[in-house]
Amino acid sequence: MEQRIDRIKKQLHSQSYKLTPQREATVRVLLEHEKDHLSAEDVYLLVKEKAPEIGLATVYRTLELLNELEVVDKINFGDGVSRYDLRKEGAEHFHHHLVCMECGAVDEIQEDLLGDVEKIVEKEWNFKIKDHRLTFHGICHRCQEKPAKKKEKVNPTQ
Amino acid sequence: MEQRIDRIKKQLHSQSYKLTPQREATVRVLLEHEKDHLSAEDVYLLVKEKAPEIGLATVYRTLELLNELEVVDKINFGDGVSRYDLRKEGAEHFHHHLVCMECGAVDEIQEDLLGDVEKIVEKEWNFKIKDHRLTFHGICHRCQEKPAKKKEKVNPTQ
DNA sequence: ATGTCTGCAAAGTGTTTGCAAAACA
DNA sequence: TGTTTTGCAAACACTTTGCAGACAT
Repeated sequence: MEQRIDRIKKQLHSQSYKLTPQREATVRVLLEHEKDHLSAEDVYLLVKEKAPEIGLATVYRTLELLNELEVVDKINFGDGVSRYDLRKEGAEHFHHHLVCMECGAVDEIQEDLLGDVEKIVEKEWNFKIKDHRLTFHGICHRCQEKPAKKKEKVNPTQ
Repeated sequence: MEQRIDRIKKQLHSQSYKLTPQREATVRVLLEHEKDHLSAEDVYLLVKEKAPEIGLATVYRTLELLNELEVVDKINFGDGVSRYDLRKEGAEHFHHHLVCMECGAVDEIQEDLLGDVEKIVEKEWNFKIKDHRLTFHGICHRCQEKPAKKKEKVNPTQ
């Protein structure tokens, strides 16, 4: 935890940004919720618990900054909100997501399953791949077990 | 063209919706711009050329309806706008996209490259896949040929 | 007549920006 | 001191909604 903060601090400094208390609080929230896919508002509310004086705009600006530094990835599951996902250190490929259409849960797949596909795309389409986004929409293992109850359909809207 | 309109008409009727002139004009615009990835506003402006009295809200409502009927797919490349992509008839899998970070062009891959990957995900993660979204961000073949000139970086922001 | 659909304007939502004050180097 | 960062409020961009009138069956 502290080491990761430290590394992010250095990364900021290397571009002459500062790790202000507000930014640190934001980063901490992200670290403590690595598994969730928080929206800016979510982050704001969580940061506010520790540092009530922070403003929403600051959170947005911090998240934007972290996105530029590639500390976080900004993702969008099509529900109209941007979510922010901490990059695994050293991960050169963005991980994949499983979005449950029943309960809305978002699980992550850390393994890179696209190696072969990317080779094909680079060769056949002559496209130099820098990054990818892969999301599956379907029913998660938890909901498959549950006896199907009345469900509000969640559209794979994105 | 006329056949496709006709089929969409039947699909609407089967759910007791009507293919009103406004809806038809909207569908025609989509058919005429199948390769583009139009935003609601884009569609609105194009429809307006033929049917100037149409309202933006109607276009939104029509696109929403077409999305529910799975005539179009609503997609989001992370630039804050929803785009609408006509489904290929009979295509059960959503096609993939190549987004160029240099010129912003969006190309499509119709082939389904994810068959094997989906098998793995269904088995290993016990996730019942209904749909997927796969987008590659990188440099398109056109920009690779161009002598690299001053480029505005387009973030894989989504 | 009954219900669907439309256009307009207003409201909503998530995000960004302008600015003066505060913090920092 | 000069630069960066912050909080607030206002501005923004895209999308949705309420409603009265138009249309269709």
